[in-house]
Amino acid sequence: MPPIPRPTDAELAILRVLWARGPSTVREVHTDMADTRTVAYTTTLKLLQVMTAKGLVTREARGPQHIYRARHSEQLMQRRLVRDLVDRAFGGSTSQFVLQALASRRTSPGELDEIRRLLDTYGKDTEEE
Amino acid sequence: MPPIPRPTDAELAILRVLWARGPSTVREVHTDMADTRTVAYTTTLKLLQVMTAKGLVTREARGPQHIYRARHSEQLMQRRLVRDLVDRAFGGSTSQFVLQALASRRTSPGELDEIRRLLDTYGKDTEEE
DNA sequence: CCCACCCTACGAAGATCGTCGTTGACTTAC
DNA sequence: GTAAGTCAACGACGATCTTCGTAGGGTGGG
Repeated sequence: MPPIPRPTDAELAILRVLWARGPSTVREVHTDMADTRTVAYTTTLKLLQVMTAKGLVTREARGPQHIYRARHSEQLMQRRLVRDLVDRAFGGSTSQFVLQALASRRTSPGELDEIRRLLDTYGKDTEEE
Repeated sequence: MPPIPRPTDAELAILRVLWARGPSTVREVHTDMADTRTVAYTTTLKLLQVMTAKGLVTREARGPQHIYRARHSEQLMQRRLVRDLVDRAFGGSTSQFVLQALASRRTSPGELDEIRRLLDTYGKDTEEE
C-alpha cells in the first residue's frame, strides 16, 4: 500500500507514545500505555508488528530487541487526520471546521490569543507535503 | 448504547446526504449517493437499518416506505467528531488543532478572514451540550 | 546444567464493518 | 389474475481490528 493508511484508534495511541518518547522498545511503549489502557504485552507487540507491515512505524534490531520509531512526524500525521476529517465531515470547508473546533469545548482566552497569533503569522510557508 | 456512537465512514456519508436533503426515503438517499459511490440498493438500506439500531437516525413509516432523518444536527455531530479527534490525536489542545487545520491545506485569504471574524465574534455563548 | 525470564513470532478467536443476494409482501398495469 | 416493479427484512460472506495464548530462541543465576 503506497498511500499511508489512516491509523486506527489503538494504532494512534501507540503512535502518540512513540512521538512523545522517541524511538522505543515494545516494553517501553507497553509500560508507558499501562496508565491508560491495560492490555497484554503481546497485544502491544502485535500492534507494532502490524503497524510495521502497514508502514506506520519502522524498526531496527538492537541486540535481542527491536527499536520502533514513528515513520511520520506527529505534525504530518495530524494534518493528514485533519484533512481527512474535513473532507469526510465538512465538505472541505476549513472555516466551518475551525468554527466547530472552537465550539467543541470551551476554549480559554489564552488559547484564543494563541490562535489569533497563529492566524497572523500564517500565510508564508507551505512545505512538506 | 446510551452514548451516541461515532459514525463509521459509510455511515457518515449517509448522514451527510440526510443533512443536505432533510428527511428522505432509502431510495432518495441511495440515488443521491450514486454520484460518488456505487453500491447496491440493499447496502444503503442495510446501513440505514443498522444506523437506526445505533440511534444515529430515526425513521417513521409512510405508506410502504420509511422516512429516515438524522437524529442529531450536523453541527452537533461535527463538534463530536472534532472533539473526538482533538482528544485522540492532539491531547486536547485546540490551538494545536487549529494550527494543523490551517496547515492541512492552503487556506484562502477569504477563509482566513472568515476565521478571524469567527474568532472576534466568539467568546459569548457556550450552549447546547 | 537447568530454571527463570525476556524477547519475537505466529495463529486464532471474537467483534465490527461493508457488501450483497434472496425472500416475501404489497402495489400497479395489463 | 398474472406479471413487473418497489419495498423492507434477513442472513451470510469476506475483510479488518483487537485481543490474547502459545511456542521458540536467547541469556543469566545458581
